[in-house]
Amino acid sequence: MPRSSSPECLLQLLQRFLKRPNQINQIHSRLISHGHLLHSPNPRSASKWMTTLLYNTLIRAHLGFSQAHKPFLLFTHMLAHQAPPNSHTFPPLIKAASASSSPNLGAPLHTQVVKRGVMHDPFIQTSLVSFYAQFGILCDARKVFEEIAEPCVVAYNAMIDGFGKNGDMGSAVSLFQSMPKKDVVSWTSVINGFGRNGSFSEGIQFFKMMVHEDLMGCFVKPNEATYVTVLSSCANLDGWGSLYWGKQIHGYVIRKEIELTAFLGTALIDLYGKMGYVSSAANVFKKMVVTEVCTWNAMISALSLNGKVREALDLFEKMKRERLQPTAVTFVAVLTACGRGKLVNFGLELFRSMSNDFGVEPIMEHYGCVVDLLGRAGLFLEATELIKSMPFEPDASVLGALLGSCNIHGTAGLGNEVGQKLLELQPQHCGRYVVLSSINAGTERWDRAAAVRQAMVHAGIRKIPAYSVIDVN
DNA sequence: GTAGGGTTAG
Repeated sequence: MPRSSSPECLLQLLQRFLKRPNQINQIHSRLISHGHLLHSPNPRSASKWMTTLLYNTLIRAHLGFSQAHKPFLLFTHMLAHQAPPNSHTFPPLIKAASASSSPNLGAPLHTQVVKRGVMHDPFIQTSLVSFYAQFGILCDARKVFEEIAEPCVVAYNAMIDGFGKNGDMGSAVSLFQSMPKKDVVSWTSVINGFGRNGSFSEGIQFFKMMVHEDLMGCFVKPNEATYVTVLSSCANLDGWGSLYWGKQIHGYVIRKEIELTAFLGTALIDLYGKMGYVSSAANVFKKMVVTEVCTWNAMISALSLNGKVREALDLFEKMKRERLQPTAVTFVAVLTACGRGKLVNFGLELFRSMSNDFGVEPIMEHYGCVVDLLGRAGLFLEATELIKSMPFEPDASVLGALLGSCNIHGTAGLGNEVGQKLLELQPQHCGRYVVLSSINAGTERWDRAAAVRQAMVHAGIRKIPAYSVIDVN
């Protein structure tokens, strides 16, 4: 089949199968075996610009595959075979560098960009802005952005997101306001930035403004990302507003007949689960056509957070039957359920199996769940042993789980020891003082209880009043 | 000559 081996034909195939590793690898080997990726004077082989085009497409095709180094490897092959990189070569490379764990690849790439004279390409500039912002190098992100003569909306959006990622919402908002034309990503990036920085109600305000622009004739329609972002702000908002706004937005989604995608459904399940409305969460879950692991994670969490232990574990079993691969989040949810249900042995067994059978290495949160599980059951020796055996230093969440158990069981000795450590770690956390004081009061050590309350006042902390929710119908 | 950049889930 000589026709299907021509560079033009293989290029078309590459473009068609961009997101499919197996096909890409097959086409890649075919390109290699036909010598299309080598620079050669043979007129029958690919011309120089065709070779560059093939490499560019291959690099892009390898973005997001499991072998994250592949784009860079291809780039070095490209250089070695005298296929000159052009402005199209760099955006995917910079994106791959953004997805890597360190900013180290930024400097050589930026240098290549300058050397090849393509620094003024708008696509490259935007990629560099988001690269620098991704790694917290906000000054360089800004510098690149400011050198753009007339930034288009995408460049603005990258910079807004960059400000949001680095906690500078002031700059994000003023840049947003200065934009000549805003699109849905501009709005979503601001809302997302507020959410990322814990300013949930500001994010919701922005969403309200967005849908209100309707009246002013410059309406920008929210998309899936917008809804997911604002719903997650609702889910994280404290107090009554949370459910109110969440329901408003859910109502809006229903009225506008917006498709219940995996992302959107998951955000709704998460919202209702956190609000204590398990049945609403379950309704959303039932209505969904497309689900992802995250959807199941959110539903299992919703059940376990609301004490539906049996249902949570059943759903976990169902998830495995559907051949979905549990993630770290899944195990947090399932271990939490075990804690609620006092299923000590089952929980420990699960904890052991997560790395053995599912290849999920326990992180801090999993240890927190198991410490909670052991502590609630009064197994303090086992809990402290587990903490000692951890491959990293326990953080406040793990110690907090132990402290909570000491409170339940009136274990004052250990409680005071753990509590002291915690107050050093989180001197501003009112709950820690309250629990520690309660442990001492419970064992009638009033002097200590008073001393802890005193220390709390001294640290300038006031207890935030608690509230509870009752689901009527 | 052709392709490419920004937002979303516990």
